[in-house]
Amino acid sequence: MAKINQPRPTDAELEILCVLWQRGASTVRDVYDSLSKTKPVGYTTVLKLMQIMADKELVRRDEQQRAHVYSARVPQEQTQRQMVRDLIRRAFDDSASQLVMQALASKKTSPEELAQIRQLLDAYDRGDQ
Amino acid sequence: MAKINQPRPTDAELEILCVLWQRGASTVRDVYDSLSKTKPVGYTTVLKLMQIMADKELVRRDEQQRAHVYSARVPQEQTQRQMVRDLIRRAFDDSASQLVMQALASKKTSPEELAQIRQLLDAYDRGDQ
DNA sequence: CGGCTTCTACGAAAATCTTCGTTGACATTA
DNA sequence: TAATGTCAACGAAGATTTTCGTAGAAGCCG
Repeated sequence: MAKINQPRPTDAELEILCVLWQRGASTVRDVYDSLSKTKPVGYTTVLKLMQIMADKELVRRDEQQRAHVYSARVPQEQTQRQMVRDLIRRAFDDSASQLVMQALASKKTSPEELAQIRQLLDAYDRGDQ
Repeated sequence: MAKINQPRPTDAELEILCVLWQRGASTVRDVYDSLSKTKPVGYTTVLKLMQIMADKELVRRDEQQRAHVYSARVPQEQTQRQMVRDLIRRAFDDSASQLVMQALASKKTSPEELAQIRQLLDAYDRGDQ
């Protein structure tokens, strides 16, 4: 059942997407192994989630091999953009700068990161987006 | 039933919190009126949500009057920080600068907002956080 | 082949979130 | 006071998300 529109991924779905982005195309076993390093989770739970994600077209599934191979359908950056835009709209009055302000306040940001953000702004100002 | 730990508010809860932050202490009727300006919603739906939020201690409830008066228990900025922190952790590899990058890319940011963000960085660099 | 392992499929339970109808208490006013 | 309207309480249904048990197909090894 194909879905036209992408609602944001659920928490569990996002965890799986992160693994797929990091590892590239993977089997359920791969994802399960990766996830269970950091938290207890059942193999069939991961399998079911990935099947649902295939239905939702969050992931692509290659059924050539017995162990199907899954990959994220959209790149990490696109999903990140979608999620941050959604958060800005829902919780920040649609103001990106308010979000940036709280992002900086929310966690100790390293000087490296600050420099990186500044570069971003410079690039943005120069118009070479 | 008091809850010790604050999970992030659900979508519907956040909408209500936004009204409370904007209006200050309000009755269910106030919140209902405000919300129904932008989308169809039932009065008892809003009531039920706010009762649940009182249970979760997301809001405070003053029962002095017949029409109970609700107010957000934590300020908007704190919730925003918590939510953006959560998003950075779950979707951005714990990197604030990655989030800022996608925030800037996700929507046309006005020159005013860009200037504001720059000021934030300057203030942050000067250490007067 | 026959037993063991690994895989997908299926269904359903459990948990959480969202919506709303109904009821009875309380208030307003005619 | 009786009619009318507003309110909180409650319960339940529906939707979504998360979890996992069981079954059967497919591969592996003696």
